[in-house]
Amino acid sequence: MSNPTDRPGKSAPGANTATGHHEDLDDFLCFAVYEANLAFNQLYRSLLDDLGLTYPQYLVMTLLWRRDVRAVKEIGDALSLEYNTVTPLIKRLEAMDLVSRVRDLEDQRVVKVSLTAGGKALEKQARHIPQCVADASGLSMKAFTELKSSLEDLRNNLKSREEPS
Amino acid sequence: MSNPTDRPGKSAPGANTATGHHEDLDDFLCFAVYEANLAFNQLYRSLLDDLGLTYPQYLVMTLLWRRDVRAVKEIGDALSLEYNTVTPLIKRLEAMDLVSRVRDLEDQRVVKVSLTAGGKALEKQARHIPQCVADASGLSMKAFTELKSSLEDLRNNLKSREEPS
DNA sequence: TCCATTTACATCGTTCACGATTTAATCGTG
DNA sequence: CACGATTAAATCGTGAACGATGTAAATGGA
Repeated sequence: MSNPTDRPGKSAPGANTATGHHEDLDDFLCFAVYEANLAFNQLYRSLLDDLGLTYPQYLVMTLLWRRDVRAVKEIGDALSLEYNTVTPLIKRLEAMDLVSRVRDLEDQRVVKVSLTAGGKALEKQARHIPQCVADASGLSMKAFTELKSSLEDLRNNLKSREEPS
Repeated sequence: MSNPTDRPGKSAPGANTATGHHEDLDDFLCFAVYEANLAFNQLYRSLLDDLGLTYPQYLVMTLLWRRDVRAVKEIGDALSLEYNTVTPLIKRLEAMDLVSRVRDLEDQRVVKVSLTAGGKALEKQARHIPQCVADASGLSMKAFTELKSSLEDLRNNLKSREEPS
């Protein structure tokens, strides 16, 4: 039978299924997501070059610009990342003098991350970026909203199968 | 004004804009893509664990299962990846005895990648995966098609801004 | 023919993502 | 109070992604 696709249902007649070739991965939904993510990464890379930030670093800075002083766990939860990813990431931001890390006196297990003066100052230089990305996405307001909502549904469906605990 | 979002247009009243808080990144389209990609990675990780493959390795194997014997460049093009990503990836597949790499006699610059017996045999064990992913995505046929198409549009728009050459 | 350019592939260094494991602080229950 | 369980954070090793750079083979003019 061979149903090499993320497509739900049986072997429905997709675009390039008609040819019977299937040489590429265009029929994978996961691949469309993967490609869109790569494209975003590449776009952000060029936009963030001036700031000296990577894309995940920019996401962390954006969180802090919106609300300063967060525990490492909070940041990890917001980005769906583990400590083993977030800790080195934040240490690099610290090495760039954009954030500082201080142990919480209330709970000595917690490390609070907060913006330095330099980190706060960087926000102004980053203000233009969201609009650039929005323009580059080339989507109508309607398409934008629907796409984002579909992706969130998809993500929730995928996540719900993870830890049924 | 601060328009920290991937959203097109001006400051339209989004879901959590109403509160004025904006503490998270839910308003970023890029973030929805990033999260969906993470979720796919995590799902595939558990599905591919038995096969001993990573997600990108699985994509390469899928390409070869569909049409064997491809140049490294072909594989990179199909995955939108550069040599510096694909070469080590394929070398790891070679180390697992799933593929072999042979220099093309016609054009000595080209390295042809082809399946070993073990690589071919692995296909049977991978047959069930697409259906598992399709089920986990929990999308209707209609939603699936629309989402994939929107993502492809998005990707094309994002890519077109890259190298205007 | 000669040599600059292009093409295919590879190496190195950095960052991100994550599984496995570790340490230290706090919590909960007896 | 004691002590096992949980929680916050970190470390280590591996794989993926990519910028910068390098090498050898093929190509294309002058």
